[in-house]
Amino acid sequence: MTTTAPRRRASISDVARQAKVSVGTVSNVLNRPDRVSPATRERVLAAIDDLAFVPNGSARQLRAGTITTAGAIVLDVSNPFFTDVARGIEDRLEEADYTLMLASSDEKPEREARYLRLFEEHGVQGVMVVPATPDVEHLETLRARGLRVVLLDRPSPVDTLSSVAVDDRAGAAAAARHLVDLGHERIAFLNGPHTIRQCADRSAGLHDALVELGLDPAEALVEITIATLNADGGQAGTEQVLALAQRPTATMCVNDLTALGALRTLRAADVPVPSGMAVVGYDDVTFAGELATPLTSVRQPTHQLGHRAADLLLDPDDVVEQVTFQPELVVRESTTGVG
Amino acid sequence: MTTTAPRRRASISDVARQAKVSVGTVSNVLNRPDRVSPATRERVLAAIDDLAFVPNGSARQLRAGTITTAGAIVLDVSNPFFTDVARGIEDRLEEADYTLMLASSDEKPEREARYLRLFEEHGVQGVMVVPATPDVEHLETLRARGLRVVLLDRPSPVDTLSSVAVDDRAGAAAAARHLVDLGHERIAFLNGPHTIRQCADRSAGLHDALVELGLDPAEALVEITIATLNADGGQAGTEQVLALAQRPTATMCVNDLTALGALRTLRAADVPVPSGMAVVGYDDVTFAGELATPLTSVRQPTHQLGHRAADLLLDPDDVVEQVTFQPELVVRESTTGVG
DNA sequence: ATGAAAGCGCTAACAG
DNA sequence: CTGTTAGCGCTTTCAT
Repeated sequence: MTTTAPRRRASISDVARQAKVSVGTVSNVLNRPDRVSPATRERVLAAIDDLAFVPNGSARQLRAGTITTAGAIVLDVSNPFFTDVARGIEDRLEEADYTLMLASSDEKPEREARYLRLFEEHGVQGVMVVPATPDVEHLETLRARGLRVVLLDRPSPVDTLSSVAVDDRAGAAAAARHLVDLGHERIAFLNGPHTIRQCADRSAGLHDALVELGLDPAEALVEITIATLNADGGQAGTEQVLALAQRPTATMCVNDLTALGALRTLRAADVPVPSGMAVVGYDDVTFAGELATPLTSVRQPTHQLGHRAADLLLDPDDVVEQVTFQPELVVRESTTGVG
Repeated sequence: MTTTAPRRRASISDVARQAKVSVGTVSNVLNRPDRVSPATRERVLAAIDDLAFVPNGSARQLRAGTITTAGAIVLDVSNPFFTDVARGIEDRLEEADYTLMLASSDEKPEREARYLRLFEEHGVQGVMVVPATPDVEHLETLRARGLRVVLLDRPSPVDTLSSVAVDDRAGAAAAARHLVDLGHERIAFLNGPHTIRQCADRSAGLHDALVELGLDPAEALVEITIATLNADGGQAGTEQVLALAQRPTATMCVNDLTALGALRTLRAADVPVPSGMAVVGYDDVTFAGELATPLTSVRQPTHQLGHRAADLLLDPDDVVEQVTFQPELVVRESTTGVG
């Protein structure tokens, strides 16, 4: 018998009865203590303590309508890029004494929808989401119903939705230019499905740069679609690259986790980096510079991204704004070699 | 004028009016569609659609009492160890069609308390928490009020609370034995405050092993307390270690993020690893084996940890159980050198 | 300073 | 099969 039978939670009227006051007074003690005489206040507080009373948030909210909570949905909580963004959000929300509910859609639209619904049902102030689909109609609907919506890591395709993003085309283009400058004429791109906007944009950026430099993307670029945007995906993708008849001399990865898998696979196959295969990542996560072969990567202002998103969410005037940050290529040995 | 004035959310009675039925019927089509004739059901559904009606979760919950949502509070969402655990939780919860609300306490008891309160107020089924304090009385209180509580990464000190943990003493002891085997007689330990249980336990494990091997911890061990358990903390700690009069020959880090900072600092100071300083991490995160100097680290079954925690949370019999997993030392070059 | 009472949106009896 | 109604726990006028 290790469990105490959990008796019903004490309610405000239990407290009122015990303190011999009305429920209104208990409510006042809770919300406007100064409207209550010290003596009764003490009595009520004692009763609250005695009964281990915790106000029922649902009831409170049902009356109040909204709460100081915001929701965020990212594609994958175990991807450092997203968690750094989440930190940025949290830090900004904390300033305003808001709390963050974080969830991950796992890139699945159904999961995204489910969390969205959960958040809405519970009356969050607003929601920041990295959409799992190119389509954002469901988010516009949400917005029309009065929820604050901020698209994360994705420029809004419509002017009714705020967004905070990084210019992915520019980031990928910078990486491509860097590789071509280095003499690479055949580049593999380990990318996710184009239904994920970052993936589509980075692909487009690569194309842009190649064309601009006078190369034919159809020849110079081999895009390989991987199922999961993590180290396992990178490994699988790299195995495919290595099996290619005309092997590329450089591999661009859609993120650093993927690059990690690529690096691992290349090492296992005894392909030297960068002489046998140059590798570029994306995100410049904490460990990128500390790897066996320090990774050239596209740095994104993750923390700022989250911070700004929360800023928009909290904006008193509810302005709608599309913010775009510029990424920055960080060159390291995985493309330039030692020295 | 980009913003549509967000009019009041439609309620069930708005739907009822529009569909010319009673609220009870609307509720029925929502919850027991078969109790309603197809014709009226259609009419109600149309009205729901028309008004973009979303049931108010607070009201529903106020009636129902509880929801299929669980909360988790970890110390830091941007630490891969915790996010891997979170993934394990999510994966298990999803099987049961539950949703996860994730929050991070940032090691601050006030933040932990705030989220706990938020979760409780919103009637979550239960909560999984990596406690920010050694004291768990507040969690017992929660439990007594009927919430499921599972301690994460921390054995329960009381038999009324379930817990899922990894034997930290054993993990740290294994690392220490490895170091002593290698001939190290003076070891620095970059650790967090002992108020965090993992930190206290790992310190104890180190002591245990040293004593067992005939060394005097007072001489062989220099414990340095770092403020933040991440790369920055590791950097600051390592700077202190390097300034020590009698410099240790090995540094044990409380986690891999800290080790990352240590490695970075050693490199900047031109101290070779492991010949000038051996380094051991903890957690064996994804990138540990891929670093410039692959990191010897203590592997924990993170995903399992989360999975099992969620298992206990969902247990139909509400059993109370303390689960302990064993960690495993993964030896790499940061202690043994090349080859 | 305190109490009484209405009502937030919903579900679950209970009638019909 | 559908309507009516009593609360769930709380906040908030409005009286006193």
